[in-house]
Order: sequence, then C-alpha cells, then structure tokens
Amino acid sequence: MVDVGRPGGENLLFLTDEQLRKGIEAMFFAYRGFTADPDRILQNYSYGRAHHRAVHFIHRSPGTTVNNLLAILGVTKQSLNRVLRTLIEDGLVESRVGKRDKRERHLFLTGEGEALERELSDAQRDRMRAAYRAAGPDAVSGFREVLEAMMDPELRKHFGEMKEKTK
Amino acid sequence: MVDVGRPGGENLLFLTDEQLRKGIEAMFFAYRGFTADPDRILQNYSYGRAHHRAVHFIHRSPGTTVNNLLAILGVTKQSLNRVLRTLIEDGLVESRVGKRDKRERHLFLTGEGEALERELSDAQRDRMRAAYRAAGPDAVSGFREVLEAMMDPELRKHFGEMKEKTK
DNA sequence: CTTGGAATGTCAACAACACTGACATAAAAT
DNA sequence: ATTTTATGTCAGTGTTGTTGACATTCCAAG
Repeated sequence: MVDVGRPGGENLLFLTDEQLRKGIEAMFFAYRGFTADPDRILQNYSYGRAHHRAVHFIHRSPGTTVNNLLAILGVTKQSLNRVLRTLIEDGLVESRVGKRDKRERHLFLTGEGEALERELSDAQRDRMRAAYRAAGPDAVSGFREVLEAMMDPELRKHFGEMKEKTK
Repeated sequence: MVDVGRPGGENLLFLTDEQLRKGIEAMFFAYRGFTADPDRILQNYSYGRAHHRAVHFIHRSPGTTVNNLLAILGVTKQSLNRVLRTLIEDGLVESRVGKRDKRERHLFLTGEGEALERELSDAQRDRMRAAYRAAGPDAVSGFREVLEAMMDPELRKHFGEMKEKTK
C-alpha cells in the first residue's frame, strides 16, 4: 500500500526527501484527525486541549503530583495551574495534600472527571481502533516503533509507564 | 518489539484499552518530538508553527492559491492572512495575481523563503530519517498506513499529492 | 533553631494562534 | 445587471502558552 523505498527487509533504507516529506505530512494530517473528535466534545464543556491532557494523565496515574504532571506535559506551572484550577473548581479533579510531604498535591479525578475522561477517550480510542483495524496488526507494531523512535529521549521515559501510588 | 495483541497476520485484532492508550500517548509524545526542532529554529525568526506550515505547503505546491492553502491548513482566512502578510512583508513569500483569474493570488517562496524552508525541513527530515532508520523498513510502511487511516477523509485527499501549475 | 531550598500557588503582563462577525473590493460567472 | 467567488482587512474574543515577581508551606541541613 504505502511504498517506502525498496520493499525488502534489509536495514539500510533508501529514503528520498519525497518519502520523508510524505511522512512529515502524514504526521501533520493524522494528528489533526487524532485530536478532532475530543476537540469537538470539549467545546460543549468550554474546555480545551490542555484540559483534556491534564484529565488524561491524572486518569492514567491517579495521585500524581503537580510536578509529575508538569514534567510530562512540558508546560509551565502557571499554565498548568490555570487549567487545574478550573477543573478543581468545576469538581472534575480533587487535589489532596500529601501525607508524607504536605507541600505536594496529589491529583485525582472525581466521578464527574472520570465521566469526562471516558467520553473523551472513548472517542479517541474509537478513531485509533478504526485506524488499527484498517491498517492491520503488522502495521500497528511498525506505527508504534516509529513513533517511539521519534520522541525526545526525556519524553520517552514518561511513555508506557503506569500506576503511581498515593504515597 | 511493540507487542500488539496477537502477532500473526490475521485481520481481527484484539485491542485492549491499554494498548489503545499507549497508541494515544505515543501520538502525543511523538508529535511533541516531531515539532520540537522546527519550533526551536522558528524562535530565532520570531515566527511560529503557523508560519512553518504555510512555508511548507507553499514549497510543496508552488503557485498554490490562498483558497487551496486554507483548505489544506483548515484555518480561517483571517488566521492564515495574518501569517501570510508577515511572510510577504519579510520577503519570504511572493504573491502574484493570477493570469487566468485575477482574483486569485498565487503564492511562491522567494530565495529567502526557500532557505528558511530548507532549514526547517532539514531538521524535521533528520528526525524522521533517524526514526525510520531505528524502526526499520517494515515499521515505516506500517507507520504510514496507520497514519493514513487516522486522517479525516477530507484531509486525506490533500495528502500525497504534488505539483500545481501556475495556471 | 534557624536558614536554605523545594513544592506549590497566585498575580500581572504579554504573545501566538485560533475563532467570529462585519465589511470592502475586484473580478468571474450567471 | 446581478450574484457569487476570492481575497483582504478591522475589531473583538478565547485558549494556551510564556516571563517575572512574590508568598506560603514545609522538609532538611547546618
């Protein structure tokens, strides 16, 4: 389907600028599709992508601290704080003072927060699942391998982990 | 490397929510890496991602019209116009009145514009090439297939085309 | 116990980039 | 002659990011 240089399994790729350009544009267009569904949903709540990201990572790692979230999201604390404040005010996120270290705030989704997370990730998962199905299993592992190789090394360490104790 | 359900070639995938979540986060982190290098370069010119996108697609399709660009980029004309105006003022883009249809403006990169495009796309291609090499040829075709399946159908039609006459 | 620094929160100002709505102009199409 | 298309522009607004400055709380080291 997608012709990338010579088809064989040899590890020296012949990559023309044209092939790389197509890869670049594929990232651009695919990322647009990837965010389109959640963006539509978020409009109903007058939230934005930043809220989605916060909700996603709090859901993934309940009890994570603000500093953890800052490292993952790669924004300033002021920027994250604005988002977290609205989520907390609206009752989607709960912020608990740390037991061991009372300076830290551990973040959790409330029932309402979990509901929004589910709505957003259902839409995004549907799109991802459809793309996976259309491309087939072999394509999926290739997809993941290339994406992983494209990450910044510092970001890669945040990838794939799960769980996080409340301490 | 990346385990996605059963390895075989059958077309019915077993996709757990956890696997889909990893795909979603891979997109998020990889897109950050994907834009990181150009973003750094653009700071030196006090341009942003929007300028990069405009320059990229004008380079790809010299002589494209404003309306074409609007359809590809999916932004409002006001938003695009702000970017184009600065690029034209700074002498990176030339806007020529159409010969057949004098309402249309055909957009071209000047020498300076081509230079910026090269600087930006060199950086982005380097990263893409490195990721391709690390993942191998089979991964690359899978990568492209999944991305293509993830695009919105209207966007997919802008993908992969080339050339565009000055008319 | 005091001091230094880390974690957090908050205020203000600002910039990039998107949006809507309204309006203007020129030219093609009907 | 009228309508539609392509483009540009002005004004206002919202989200998300940035810096810089400052306050509070609290752990830890001297």
